[in-house]
Order: sequence, then structure tokens, then C-alpha cells
Amino acid sequence: MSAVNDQQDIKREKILEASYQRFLHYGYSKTTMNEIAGDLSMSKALLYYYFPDKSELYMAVMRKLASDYLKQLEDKFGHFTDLREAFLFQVNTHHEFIVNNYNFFDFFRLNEQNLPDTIWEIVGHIREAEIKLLAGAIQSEVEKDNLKPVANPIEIVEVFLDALHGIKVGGSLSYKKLNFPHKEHLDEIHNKRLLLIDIFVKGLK
Amino acid sequence: MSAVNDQQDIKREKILEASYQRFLHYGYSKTTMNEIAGDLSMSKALLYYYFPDKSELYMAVMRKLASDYLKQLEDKFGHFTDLREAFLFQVNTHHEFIVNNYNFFDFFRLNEQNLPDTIWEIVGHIREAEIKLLAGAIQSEVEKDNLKPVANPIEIVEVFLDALHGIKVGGSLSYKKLNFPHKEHLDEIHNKRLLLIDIFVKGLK
DNA sequence: ACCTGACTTTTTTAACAAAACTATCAATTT
DNA sequence: AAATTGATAGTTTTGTTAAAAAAGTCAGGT
Repeated sequence: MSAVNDQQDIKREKILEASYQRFLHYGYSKTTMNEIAGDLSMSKALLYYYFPDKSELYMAVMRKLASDYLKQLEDKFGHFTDLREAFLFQVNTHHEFIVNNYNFFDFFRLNEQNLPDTIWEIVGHIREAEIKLLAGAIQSEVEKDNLKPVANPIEIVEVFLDALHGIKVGGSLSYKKLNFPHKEHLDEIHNKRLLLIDIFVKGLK
Repeated sequence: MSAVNDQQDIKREKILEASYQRFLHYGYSKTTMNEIAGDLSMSKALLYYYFPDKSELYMAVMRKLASDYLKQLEDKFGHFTDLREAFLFQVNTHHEFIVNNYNFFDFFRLNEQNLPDTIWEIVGHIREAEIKLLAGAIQSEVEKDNLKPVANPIEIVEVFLDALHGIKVGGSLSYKKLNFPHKEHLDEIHNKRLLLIDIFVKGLK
């Protein structure tokens, strides 16, 4: 890796950081490329030198967020004393992630119907990683004889994640039936998820 | 009840039935009052003689659907041998209801942001009734000593319903397709729900 | 290779008229 | 008096267009 490319990577990082702040604060559609460029005291054209378009820039930021989020999970997984602890950490970390970046995700709310495929690749990637970690946790518990043997850990984790998702989108809260919950509901969602964990983990024993 | 009012009620029923067919086939916004009137060979003005406005007409139809649906549930509840059976019946009946009337609910998707309060009263009423029935089933099992005593059956049922919803809308398959799953996925969804019921019921024991 | 000002193209917004539809009502029939 | 309608008033949706704003491009400078 040459010094030139190091410099390039540093600049890319700066752009990602500035973009993240704008997206987080104002949302996708109320952030202009000119504003991002202005924050960095560079020309808009330079942004297009580093990123092909606005949407790719947004998704690059999102990939970074996803990567940080997954690293947070991966660092901790493998060191849990029981399954409940693992599930709890997943739910809490996820909750924190959503709360901290809530406004960033207004991109989802605006385009709701047809989002670019790349977005779903990222979401899918996160989900796959989560499934792997949680299924691993189950497997590990089975091997420690804390859990009865289970036919298909992945299927169970999928049901668990879907259930968590359902607590986000369905039910009494999202009467304003959007794909994404309102901020005031996040804590209530979190509490329900904790209850689900208790029942679910006990049901697996 | 006089003969005149009987006649009136019959006509109201006819209007509800014709409206239901239109709403089911074309959705709310693509159904005009003229078309409904035309189907019944009556003038549009007469519709307004029987119902105050289009939205009230729609909601009258919806109330009827909700009532039929709940009766279906209530007839069966109280006669289950165990909790699993009750949960299963709820799942199957609800699914059937949604699938059969899928197009009718276009109204929800179109107005998404701000639906009339009356709609949410109806939806809330359905949900409350479901919660009551399922919570009752739990309570009944507790009293039969098939289930350990439980702090808040209602909260548990809410989580259960949300989880079911999540298995329908979320997850690996229809992350893109926001609202309803494809037919190919119905079996997978059903299997996941069975799995959830098993884990959930066991977790409550 | 990195960067910009000026430029072109696309998208959003606002204004407004035409069309479609909801809703009302005086008049008419039963 | 209750049921019904044609005509019409009022409102929402749709289509059109022009201006503004923002995305995206490029020739040329460092």
C-alpha cells in the first residue's frame, strides 16, 4: 500500500464521517452533496471523484456502521456463560445501534417501497452474521449440556430474529403502521423483547 | 322492529355486500360511490341516505368482517384441550382472514400515515379480543395446573402476537416485499410458526 | 493522481387548471 | 312520511408547466 493510497483512504474516511453526521442529523433527502462538500471545505466534484453517487456514499456509510455493529457483537460472542446472556447482548446491542442512529435510517422510511438492492445486501449480511453468532451460541450451550440437543439451530435463530422483528413492526405500538417504528416506541419494543427472550430461552431448555 | 325498518336493514346489508365486493376487488380508492350504486341499480344519493360518507361505509363493512372473524374465534375458544391447540387455532384463523381479504386492506396501505381513528378502534378491538381469548386460554391452563402461574398473561400474549406477525413479514424471505409473503413461502412460514408455538408453549410451562 | 469552476441533466417544488369524485339538496315518487 | 333521484355544489386527485434546487459531468488546472 503506497502513501498516496493511504492518503486517499484517509480522505475517504473523512468524507464518510462528514456524510454520516449530515445523514444522522438531517436525514438522507435533506442532505445535499454541496453541504457535505462544504463541511469538508472541498468541492462537490471531489466527492464524485471518491464516490460514484450520493446513494453509494450513503451505503458506504451504512456498510461502515454495519461493520462496527457486527464487530461489537463478534468481540463478545464466545464468552457468554449462558444462552440468555447471549440473546440479551444481541438484543441490547441492536437496540443501542438503532437508537443511536435512528435518524440515519430515515432513508428507509422515505423510499419504503423500493429500496436499492445494495441496501438489502447489507441488511442480509448483518442478518446472516447474527444468525451465525446466535446459532453458534446455541450449539455451544448444547455441547456444554446446558441445552437439550436441537435439530436445527439456524431455524430456531431465524424464528427468534423474525419474532424480534415482529415486535418492532407489528402489534399495538405501530398503529401508525410504518415499516420503521417511531422513536418513542423503541423502549417499549425493547422491553417486550426482553420478555420474549425469557420465554424463548426457557422454551429451549 | 317495524317492517319498514326490516326493509331498511335488508337494504343496508345489500349495500354492505356490494361495497365489500368492490373494496375487495379494486381497493378503497379505486372504488367510487357511483360504481357501488351502479352495482345495486340505485342512485349514488341513496347511498348517502343510508351511510353518512364513503369512509363510514367502508368501516361498516370492516366492522362486519371483524365481527365475523371474532365470532369464528369465540365459538371455538373454551373448548381446547391444551394451550398449543388454542394458539394453533388462532394462528390459522387469523392467517385465513388476512389472506381472504387481502385486497380489502388496500385502504390501510394507501393512507398509511393518517388513518381515521375509527379504523384503529376496530383494529384495536380485534386485537383486544384476541388477547383476551388467548390470555384466557393461558389462565385456564394455569388453573388446570398445566402451566406454572404467570405474572401478566396479557403481556405474554402481546409478545406472542407480535412474534407471529414478525414471522409473516420479516426475516430472510420477504425482507423486500414489505406486506405479504409469496405463496411459495407460506409453508415455510407455517412451519416456523409451528416451531415458535412449540418453543413458546414450552417456555411457559 | 488530485482537485475545481462552470456546465448539463435530473429531480423537486409551486402554481394552477381540468377532471374526477364526494357529498348535498330540492324536488319527485312510493 | 320514508325512500329515491337528478342536478349541482364543493373537494380531492390528476395533469401541466415553469422555476428552483440538487445531482451529476467534464475540460482543464495544479
